[in-house]
Amino acid sequence: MPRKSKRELATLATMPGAMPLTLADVALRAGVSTMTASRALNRPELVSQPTRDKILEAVRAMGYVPNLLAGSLASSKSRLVAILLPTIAHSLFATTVQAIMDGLTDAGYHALLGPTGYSPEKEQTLLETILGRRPDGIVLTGSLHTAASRARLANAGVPLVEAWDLSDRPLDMQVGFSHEAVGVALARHYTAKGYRDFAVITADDPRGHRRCKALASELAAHGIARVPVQVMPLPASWQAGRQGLRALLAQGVPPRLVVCSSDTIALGVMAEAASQGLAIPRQLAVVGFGDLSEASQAYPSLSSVSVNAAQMGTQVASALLGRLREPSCNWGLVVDTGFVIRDREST
Amino acid sequence: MPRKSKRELATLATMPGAMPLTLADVALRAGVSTMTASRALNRPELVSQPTRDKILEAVRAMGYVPNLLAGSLASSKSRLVAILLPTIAHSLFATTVQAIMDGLTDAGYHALLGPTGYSPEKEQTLLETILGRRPDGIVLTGSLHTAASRARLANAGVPLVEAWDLSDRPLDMQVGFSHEAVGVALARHYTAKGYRDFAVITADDPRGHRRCKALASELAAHGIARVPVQVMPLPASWQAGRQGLRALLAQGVPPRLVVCSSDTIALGVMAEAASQGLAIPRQLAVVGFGDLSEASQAYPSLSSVSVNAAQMGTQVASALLGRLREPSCNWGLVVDTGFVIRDREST
DNA sequence: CTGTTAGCGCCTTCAG
DNA sequence: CTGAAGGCGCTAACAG
Repeated sequence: MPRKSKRELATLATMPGAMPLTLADVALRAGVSTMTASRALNRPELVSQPTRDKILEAVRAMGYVPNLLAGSLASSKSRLVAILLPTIAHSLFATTVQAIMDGLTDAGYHALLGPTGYSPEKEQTLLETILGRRPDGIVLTGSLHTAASRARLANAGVPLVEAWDLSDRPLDMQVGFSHEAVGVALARHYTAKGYRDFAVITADDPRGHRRCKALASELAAHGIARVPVQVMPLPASWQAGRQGLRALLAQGVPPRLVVCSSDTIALGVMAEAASQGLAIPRQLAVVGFGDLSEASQAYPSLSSVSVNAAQMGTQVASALLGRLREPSCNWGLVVDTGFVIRDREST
Repeated sequence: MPRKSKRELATLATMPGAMPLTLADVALRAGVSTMTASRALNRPELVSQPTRDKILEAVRAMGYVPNLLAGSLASSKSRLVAILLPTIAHSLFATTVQAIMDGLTDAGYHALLGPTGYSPEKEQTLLETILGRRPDGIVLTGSLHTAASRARLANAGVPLVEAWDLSDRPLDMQVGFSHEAVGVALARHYTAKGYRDFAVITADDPRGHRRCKALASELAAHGIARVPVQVMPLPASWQAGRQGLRALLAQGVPPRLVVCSSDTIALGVMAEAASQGLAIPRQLAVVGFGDLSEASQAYPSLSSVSVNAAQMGTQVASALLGRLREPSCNWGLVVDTGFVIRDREST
């Protein structure tokens, strides 16, 4: 005996929602087969005008909502894109995610969000369950994955975009910029301007570390060996900036230029500098990181590396959609979204 | 003839991922029925130790990933929670969403994110397709819904939490605070301190408007009729704050106190005030809104209404999880997360 | 253009 | 504690 004695169809307009309607109910009401009803909804061009009208009318009248779980299972197309990222409570990531979603939503996809919390292990667990939803695409933020994760991803065969980072061994498509290049560019830019006394305040985040390391080694190449680094625990906050600068100043001679791993931290640094009576940028130049071009406008003395997180999101979405539309598309794609040093200090 | 000639099972370890494995493959390898394999994964306590071990071993060896689409369809439990919100590119919402997701992820749920962009129509469209995924729960941000949306929601019978707003006609559960109460409290607090010349700079967002309206009418009750209001287009940005204050000042006599619809706007206002030579808070007091307690620390002169978006998210998650665990739970629940006026001005 | 048939991969139900 | 049968709601593949 079946679960529900083969649920009587044709209950028609009795108690809307009492038991969710199925395509069969709609088809019955419209006097066609379920297949035709299905086509009317998904490939309307294959159905004659009058039939289609009848069906759509029935759908409307009954308030039918297609069950996408069933549809996805049958067609092996989930129209779902998973987005894994460390945290959404960070304006840069949030901006990127927003842009990705805007692109996807317009194309009829939904976004499944997975917060990994900067932990590869968590990422791995999350990845496994999320793969169970059979997403049509995956967006990964950052490229630190466990070996197991990489393997899973590889034989899941799902189109994939790595965002924010440009790494050496891409898994599939990449949209981002090189954090190493940022560090090097900063070193060259400011040494060329005559700065010698650098310091770094960075959140304890892999990308920040990479920029910091590249900066330090490029500075070394310029004969600058001593670069105090202050690592602050996550999350990157105003307070972290204040404390970071305090710690730095306590260490000895004040630096002439502080490179921060985010604009948020930079703003804290500026606040602390102000309360310590350090003139910015005359006595202390501050460099932030992010796309808060507004911050630079509000605080004209703040220099910053600008990366346009929104545009990055747009690119991620279009890369993915390209592949989804045409599976042979975008293989090996690497988009370098670059960065710009917005220099507001006056020497 | 079936789609794929009844895919030969027992292909065992051939080409991992060539064709995704099914429970049947695992069961075969472990020498049990699919049913037992299913139980071993979902209700392990119903399976004997040795059998379970054999099965889990097979799962691991083959790299099997359960198809949650199929599982959800069969069990009518999707373990999916949809979160609809205007935008994620706003630190307050992002913080709330992050907290919601943390709560849900730990309980084994996934988050489906739907950006409505402050548009009820978009919300409605999105809602219909998202309901098609048969989420086990829905979180709505804000309570502006079209009649059609409310109807859909009602007979979808999905547990629902409205966050951020406390409205008169709740659809189901609510977690938030009263924006009207904020407006009234601000009016009382600052009139009591002797302020008379108020002004408002608000983003063009329904919640901001509600606070503003309540503020104005409470001020009127205190005999203050003239309250200049500057409405800025979304998104709420630093720039909006700067422009807002400029516009306000251009209008005539400078206000003594500016109430802003967000901390971001408030920071812009402060920047503009500084560049105009207005001392804060001596000449111009600025009140922000949000949970950027850090901002108040970095800028000691900024007053703000603090709402703790993170805690709100936690409450949303627990309300939802309560209902999901026990369907009779939390009916009619209303959690007022309140707010605090953090007053940093010195009169 | 429309209908029929046979599953998609899993879980509920009921027997052992 | 384990297994067999059937169906969740939809769509691919063919036939008319």
